[in-house]
Amino acid sequence: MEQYMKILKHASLFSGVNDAEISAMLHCLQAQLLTFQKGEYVFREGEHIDKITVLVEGKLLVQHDDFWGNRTIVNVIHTGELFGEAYVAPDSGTILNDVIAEEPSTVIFFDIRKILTVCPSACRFHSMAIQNLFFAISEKNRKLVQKIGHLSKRSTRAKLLSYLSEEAKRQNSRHFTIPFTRQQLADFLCVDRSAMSNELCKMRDEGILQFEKNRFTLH
Amino acid sequence: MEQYMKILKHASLFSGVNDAEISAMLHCLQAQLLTFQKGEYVFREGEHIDKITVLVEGKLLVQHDDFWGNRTIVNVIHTGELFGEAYVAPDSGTILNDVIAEEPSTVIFFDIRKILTVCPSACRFHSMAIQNLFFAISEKNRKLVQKIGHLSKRSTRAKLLSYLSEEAKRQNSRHFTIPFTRQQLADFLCVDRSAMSNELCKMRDEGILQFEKNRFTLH
DNA sequence: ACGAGTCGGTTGTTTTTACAACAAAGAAAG
DNA sequence: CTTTCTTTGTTGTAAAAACAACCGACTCGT
Repeated sequence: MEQYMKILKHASLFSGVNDAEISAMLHCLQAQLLTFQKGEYVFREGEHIDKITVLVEGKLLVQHDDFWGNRTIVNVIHTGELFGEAYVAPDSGTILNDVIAEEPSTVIFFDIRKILTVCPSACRFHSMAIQNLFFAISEKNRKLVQKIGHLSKRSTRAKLLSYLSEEAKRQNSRHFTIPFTRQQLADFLCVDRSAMSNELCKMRDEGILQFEKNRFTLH
Repeated sequence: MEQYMKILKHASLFSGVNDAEISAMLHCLQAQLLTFQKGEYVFREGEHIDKITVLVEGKLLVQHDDFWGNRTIVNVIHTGELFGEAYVAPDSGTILNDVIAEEPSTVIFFDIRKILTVCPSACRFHSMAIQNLFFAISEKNRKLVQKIGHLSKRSTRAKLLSYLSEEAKRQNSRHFTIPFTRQQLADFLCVDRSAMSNELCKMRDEGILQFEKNRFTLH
C-alpha cells in the first residue's frame, strides 16, 4: 500500500496531510487495496456501499445501461480521485450506476464511517480528512452541474461545443486531449455516435475545430 | 429569526441539534435573514459565494439561460433545503447558475467557513453540523445524478417517464404532484414545451398516465 | 502474416424534435 | 365584469437526430 503514497499524497482526500499521518490513517480507516482487470465491476448498480474509494492506478467509468441498451457514461474517475462519497450517508440508498475499470486499475477502500462517527478531535487528521472529504464532494457536485450544463444543450453540436470548450478551459489551452473514444464521448454526451461523428467532421470542415484521435484544437 | 425555528429544526443542516444549540449556532455563524420578492435574484451566475443558505420560506429555482435564450432549470430548492454548499471550498470558483425566487422567499445566510476553520471540537454541534453538511451535499449529489439519469434519455417521452416515475416513487404513490408548470418542466427536462405537451397528451391517450394541472397519475 | 475485433468516418432513410403560430381556458388585474 | 396575461394544448413544417449498414484503418494476439 505504501508504494502508492506518492499518489495518495496528492489525492484530494489527503490534501495537507503528511506521509506519517497518511500511514496512520490507512491503518485507522482499515484501508484495503484491491485490483481490477479491464472491464471488471468495482460497484454494481443497486449495491449498498459503506466504503469510499480512492483510485490509485488506472481509470474508472461511472456508467449506466438503460432498458433499451443505451449506455450513459455519467463520470470518469482518474487517478487520485475518490468515489463513493455520496453513498456513505446513512439513508443514501443503493448506488445508481455501475462503476467499471476502463483499464487495469487499483483501488483503495476506506471505512469512512469511522471518520464520521469517531470523535473528530481524536486526532488532527480526522478533522482534516473530513474537511477534505467535504471539499472533494463539493468539487464533484460542481462537476455534475457542469455535465448537466452540457446535457441541457438541445443539439449535438451545442453539446459538443459545450464539452470541448470546457475541456479547453480546464486544460488551459486550445490544444487538449479528451479521455474518451468516440463511442465513449457519445455515451458521455448522450447522443448517437455516428451523428456525433458526422457533426464533428462538419465542424472541422467549417473550420471551427481540428482533431486527430482524441487530440483536439479549437479555433 | 427565532420564528423560523420550527423549520430550521427540520432542516437537514440542523438534524439532531436541539433548539438551544440552533440558537447558539445562529449567533456563532453570524446568521443573516434576507427576504426576496418573486423574480428577485438570490445569487447571480459568476458571483463568488462565501456563505451557505437555508431557505426557510418560499421556493427557489436554480437556473441558467444560455446564449440562445434557452432556459434550463437545474434544480428546485424547497423550504428547509440548503444551497451554496458546493461553493464554500477555497478553490471552487464562481457559481455556475442563477438562483431566483420563484415565490416570495426568505433565506438565512450562514458564514459556513467558521464551521470548517474553527476547531470542530470547540462545541458538540460544530462536528454535528459539519456531518449534517456532508450528508446534505451527498444527498444533493445523488439528486444531480438522478437528474442526469433523466437527461440521458434520448427521447422526450423517455425523459418524461424517467422523471415522472421517479417522482411517483419519491412520493410513494401513483398519484402525485410536480412542483412545475409545463414550461418549467420542459426547462427542467431540457426539451421543447410544445413537443413535451404533445407527448404528454399522446401518452394520456394511450392510457399510460393521467393528469390535470400539475397532478399526475401513472398507470 | 493472418484473422478477429475495435474504432472512426460516411451515407441514406426513418423517426423525432424544434419551431412557429394559433386557440381555448383560467387567472389576475383594473 | 372586462380586459389582459398566462398557461396549456394543437397543428403543420422544417430541421435534426437516431438508426442501420458499410468501409477502411488500425490493434492485438496467435
